[in-house]
Amino acid sequence: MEPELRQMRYFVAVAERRSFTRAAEDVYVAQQALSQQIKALEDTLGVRLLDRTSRRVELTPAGAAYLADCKRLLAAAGRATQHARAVADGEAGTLRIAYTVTAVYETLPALTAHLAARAPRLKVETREVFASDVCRMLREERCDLALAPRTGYPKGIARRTVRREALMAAVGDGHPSAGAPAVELAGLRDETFQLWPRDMAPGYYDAVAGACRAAGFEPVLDETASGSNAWAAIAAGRGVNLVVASLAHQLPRGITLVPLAGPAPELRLDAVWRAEQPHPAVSRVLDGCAELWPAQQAGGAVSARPASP
Amino acid sequence: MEPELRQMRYFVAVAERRSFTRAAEDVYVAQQALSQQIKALEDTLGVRLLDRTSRRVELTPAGAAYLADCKRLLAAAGRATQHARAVADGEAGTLRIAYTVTAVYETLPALTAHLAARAPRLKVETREVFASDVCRMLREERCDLALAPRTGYPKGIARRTVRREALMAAVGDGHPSAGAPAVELAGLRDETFQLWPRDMAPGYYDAVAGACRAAGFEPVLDETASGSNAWAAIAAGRGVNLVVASLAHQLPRGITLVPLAGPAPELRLDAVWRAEQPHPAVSRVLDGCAELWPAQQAGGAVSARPASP
DNA sequence: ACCCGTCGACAAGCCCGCCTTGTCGACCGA
DNA sequence: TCGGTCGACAAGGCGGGCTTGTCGACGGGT
Repeated sequence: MEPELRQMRYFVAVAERRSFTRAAEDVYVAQQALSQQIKALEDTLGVRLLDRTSRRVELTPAGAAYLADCKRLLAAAGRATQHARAVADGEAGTLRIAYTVTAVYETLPALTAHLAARAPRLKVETREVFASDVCRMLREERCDLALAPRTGYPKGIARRTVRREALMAAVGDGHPSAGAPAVELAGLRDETFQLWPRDMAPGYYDAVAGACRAAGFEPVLDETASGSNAWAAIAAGRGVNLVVASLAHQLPRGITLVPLAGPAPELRLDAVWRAEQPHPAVSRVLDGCAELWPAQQAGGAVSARPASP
Repeated sequence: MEPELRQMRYFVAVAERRSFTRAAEDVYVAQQALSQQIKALEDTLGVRLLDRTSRRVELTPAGAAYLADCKRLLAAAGRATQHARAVADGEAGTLRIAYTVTAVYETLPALTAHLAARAPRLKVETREVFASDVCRMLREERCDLALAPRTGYPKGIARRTVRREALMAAVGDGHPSAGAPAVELAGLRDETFQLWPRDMAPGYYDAVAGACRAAGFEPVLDETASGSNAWAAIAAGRGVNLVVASLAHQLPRGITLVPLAGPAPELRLDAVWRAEQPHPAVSRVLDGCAELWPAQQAGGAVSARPASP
């Protein structure tokens, strides 16, 4: 037989009160039960822990050593319980957030700062991904939550819009509209759009292409566009794009942002997670987003909340 | 109810095999018992540890955190058991040795070095005491073992001679016998002996006074003698004393040791310990002494061995 | 599409082991 | 010497853990 925590609890009680009778009151059992269990513990250890000289009881050297270990073990067991509960409540543990580049300029830093303040024991790991990888990352348990432009997901993946950002025109510094206070989107109908292919960033693609169609034209794409390559092309005067306003925080060299005239088209940023077994901290993240960006979330919620356990 | 180590063992088994059925084989119970105990564990924690999707079982984030804690706890419990056994066997733990100054020149260093080699996990704490304090130190659990010149002890204290050392004459460098190859003890009958009062060091006193009486005279004492004060007096030519040969390792300035002519009187060094609840390492110490100083111990053993537990 | 194999949960009963009550022997103080 | 206290021993009851038996669900194979 192996030692059990209950026996350790009994042993600690006896050792600290130096009495079976008094310890029995502490742990709410009869004195005889303590005698039995301590004896059983000593038998499994093969070690005498207490010297019973009728009248008083004293620790043997081995008992003193084991007592210290028992206290540590019991304390550690209690902490483990508390920690498990904290992780289940989303207050502790590790939350792995994947994000697309769109979120990096403002949304992700604001969110991580908010979480660090509200749930300091929650460790947040972040990783930049392509929007096309979000679904797989979640399914394969390689992340717990993603931030990506709004798009559709298969069953088993839930999403909720946490923030809406105005889209602006990104043009080269030498572009005719570069200095203008605003630009008509329709006026860009003849430009080449440095937009990633739809299968790499469907949400972003739909937002931009949708805005163009609403303005009455189908955007002409540069199929070679990708990442910083696209910025270089725009800076060099080869095309334009629509980007989130928060790009201003990390504006690439040679690029100018120009507001769009009229009602600005938006990009909706979604939080995305596993519908089945959501990470416990997901609901905390959603709460945090609701605080950070209130009244931006009414539209587009597919799942109001991850199911409570 | 509180979590028990048995439940943790079950949980670890299930988590590592990712299967109730397979884990059941590992821990030699039926699968249903595992389901029950894991459920009970989850109930006491108030936390779901495993996600059962019929076909496979997966850890929740809280379960993963708790699993790590459980492994640590189980390992620590095993170490605690081993450590308690080691302490009970005298291989580990702390042994507090009190010694009189007589032992410090050779006996104690040899013994601690031997123990450090034979029982490296046993921490030895040493403290110099007066022989008159040995009994009280042991009774009050302020030390576990003492090294002191042979003398009698009340019931409850056991002793065994571990070493015999030749006594030599300690004289001032300017003493007539200082250069001699040997000196007759009877020739020192008119000297003042710088010997501590009997109630401070009975064993040592009896050894020296007994040697003098065997040589045919009663030593004249300097009642003010004590510690380094005695050395200073001898160095200044005011008296002599008989000392153990190993004093040569730390010979005080101005003192010369001269062998005694004829069969040299001895000082017997005893190991002394509580007869009732001896420290488990005491028997190892006695074994060590028997190895270090064989055939010096036949005489004077009051207790052949501390009672085995 | 159907069936079968596998897996975990549910149900009921047994049995071990933990706790209880009752008692004794030992030690200590009065 | 006697009473009080403390821990160990003994016997019995009861609760809980384990077992057997069964079901529903999911997946893969034909």
